[in-house]
Amino acid sequence: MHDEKALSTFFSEYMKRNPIFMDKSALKSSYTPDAIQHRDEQIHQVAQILAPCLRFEKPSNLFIYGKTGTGKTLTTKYIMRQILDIAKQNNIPLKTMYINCKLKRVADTEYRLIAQLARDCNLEIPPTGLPTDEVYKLFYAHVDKEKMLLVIILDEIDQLVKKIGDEILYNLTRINDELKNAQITFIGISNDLLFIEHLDARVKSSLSEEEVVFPPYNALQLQSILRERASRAFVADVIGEGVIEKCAAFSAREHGDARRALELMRVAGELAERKGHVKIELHHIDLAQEKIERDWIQETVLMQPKQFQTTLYAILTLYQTRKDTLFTGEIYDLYRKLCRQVSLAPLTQRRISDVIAELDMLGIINAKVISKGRYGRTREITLAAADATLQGMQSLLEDALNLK
DNA sequence: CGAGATTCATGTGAAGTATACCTTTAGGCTTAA
DNA sequence: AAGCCTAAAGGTATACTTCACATGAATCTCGTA
Repeated sequence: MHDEKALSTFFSEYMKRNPIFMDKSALKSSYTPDAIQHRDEQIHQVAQILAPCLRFEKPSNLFIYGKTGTGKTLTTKYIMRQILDIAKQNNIPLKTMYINCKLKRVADTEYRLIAQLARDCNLEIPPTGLPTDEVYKLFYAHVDKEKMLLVIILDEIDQLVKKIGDEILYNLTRINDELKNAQITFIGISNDLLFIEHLDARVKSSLSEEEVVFPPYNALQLQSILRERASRAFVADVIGEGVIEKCAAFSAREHGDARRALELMRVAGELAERKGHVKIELHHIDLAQEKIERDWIQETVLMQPKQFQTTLYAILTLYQTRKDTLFTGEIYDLYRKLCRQVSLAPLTQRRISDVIAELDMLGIINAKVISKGRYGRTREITLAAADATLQGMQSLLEDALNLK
């Protein structure tokens, strides 16, 4: 039982505590700093490629590569913002659009991608029903109403192409031929460095007129980025000895992902603050690491359709009873049983095979096709996350599916 | 003993189906002249 | 007669199913040393 007094004591205690954060947003991934560190070369290249905008000439299409968290999106948005500013001052009609192609049910098919672009122009596009060309036409018509330059940023485009093939890129580059007034420049952002190699030659030459590569940050660079942001985000002297170094090291190991490093910092700070500690210490980072993993999994899992959740639950349950690699067949059997319990129409094994592949793509499970010789071939499924995380995921799914 | 055939359990591609949603069109009803 | 509403017809995207064939190494078979 909570009485009024206890609550008010809590609040007054809370007020007395020294805050740790000054401006938490500086550590969020949406934050765009005034200056970007260690990307001088890339900024210079990208700026040079996009600069023709300011003379109202269409810049070349651009392709940007780099692992996650190497500043691709940040740099691109940063430069675009500057260019937009200057363009505005000089009355140059320039617009940009940003689309993340990975987002499920937003831009993960050709139709949905164009539809999303068209919606960005305030056009009403239904989720299904229209022919794809029709949406293209609506989009052209809107864009082509006046003379202008349009820069479309397609983030994580490798994911989309992996899923539905490269024809879409061909269609996109063809848009310019249809336009009389406006001109479109595409900026493709890819995490996969080999991506362009697998493309059709025509697409390759037209979409990738220019290329810029973003190398990963090393531990030292991560440290200086962290220090810079931390000085904005935190009150002075709340960061314990070696904390920054540890965050940097953690992320440097994961191919120099700055986004991760910053998130780690932020969550560590939040945890410290919630516990009423005055300083962020090393152990907060370990806790933060776990929390981030848990939160990510929770968010991802809950976003999935019921069928995916059920499949995943089957995998988890099997894994609990037998900590070993699992195979498609046994998962499917259990899945069917679960479907009856949850009163869900079971999908065919063919479909579940694809579902498992998608769960693998999401990074929730690891699945690999192997041949067991005489005993057929199957997917070999393993789970990488810590046991505690798996437990959490399982009970989460029990709730979501209304089991037990 | 070893090369080649066999086998199993499922992967994978293509084509078909169900569903949800779209536009167009034609008919019927209302309304105003 | 013109205008408006509605329902049917015809079309699309997506998620899923059905069908049929592809895989690939452990195991089996059989000829040979």
